[in-house]
Amino acid sequence: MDGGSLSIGELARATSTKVETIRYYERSGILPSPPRTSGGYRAYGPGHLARLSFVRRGRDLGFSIEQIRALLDLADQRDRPCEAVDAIAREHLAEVERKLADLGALRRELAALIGQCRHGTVAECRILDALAPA
Amino acid sequence: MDGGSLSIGELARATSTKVETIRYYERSGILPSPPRTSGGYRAYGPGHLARLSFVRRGRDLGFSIEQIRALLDLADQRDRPCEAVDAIAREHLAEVERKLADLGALRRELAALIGQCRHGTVAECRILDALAPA
DNA sequence: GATGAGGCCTGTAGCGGCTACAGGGTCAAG
DNA sequence: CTTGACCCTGTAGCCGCTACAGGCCTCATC
Repeated sequence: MDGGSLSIGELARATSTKVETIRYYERSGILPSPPRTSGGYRAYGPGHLARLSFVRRGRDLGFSIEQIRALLDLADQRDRPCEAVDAIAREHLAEVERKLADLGALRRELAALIGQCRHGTVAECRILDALAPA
Repeated sequence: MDGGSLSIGELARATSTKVETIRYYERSGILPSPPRTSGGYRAYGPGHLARLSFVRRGRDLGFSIEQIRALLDLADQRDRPCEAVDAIAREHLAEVERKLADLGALRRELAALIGQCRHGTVAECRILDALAPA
């Protein structure tokens, strides 16, 4: 690929993203369609690299595609206050904390279940008992 | 519906499940197809109620449909040892613990991010900085 | 210039676990 | 006999990818 621009495979390697995922991001509108070479290959510039890196970090932090889209939109309005950014991050944190609480409760329940196993036959299995109707 | 048998709506209410979900469970083979009335309505018996309750509790505990299917199969082999049951539960617990660890790390990262917010303009937003490429 | 390997292209379908229709049939109360 | 609540099938959508199939492009090598 010519100077400065990246093929989809190169962009994929540069961002630890699969090629199919990049095309999916393009389809879903979060990564703009790049120009094409004469042969029809996508040719990405540094802007695409930066944007995809942003998306990947956001995904690693658990933000949804929609949230990332909103963050990217906000990032373009450089002299507005950053409260909206803060709000998205806080909402996501709250969601993470809800999931943590749920999973913690789940772990306790599962551990209690497993602790009751007497390693006998299925007929007297307490794990199955706990699942069977009361 | 006649004595002892339940319509799909009644079964749904009895198990806090949506009607569509019950039909989905039947399609996916985890709940057996019930007999039908002359008008073509599903007519569920106590066995179905018990089985669906089991499935629901399993789902509430985070087991996958496949795991629940395996547990149900095991539950039928009453004089085999219950090690396989134990193994499924332990594996699920391990998975839950992995997710807990991941979410905990995520929470720390997000909290750090949010703690850096200086409530200025978008241009100087540290949350966006943290997402933007290095 | 032919060939072959490895990339790239589009389009479509699948994952899990539901959920939500549309467009009909059934049934019991009044 | 009508009304309205229920039920039926079939299909499509959600999220965030992932995995093909069946081709085209490019480049190095002979």
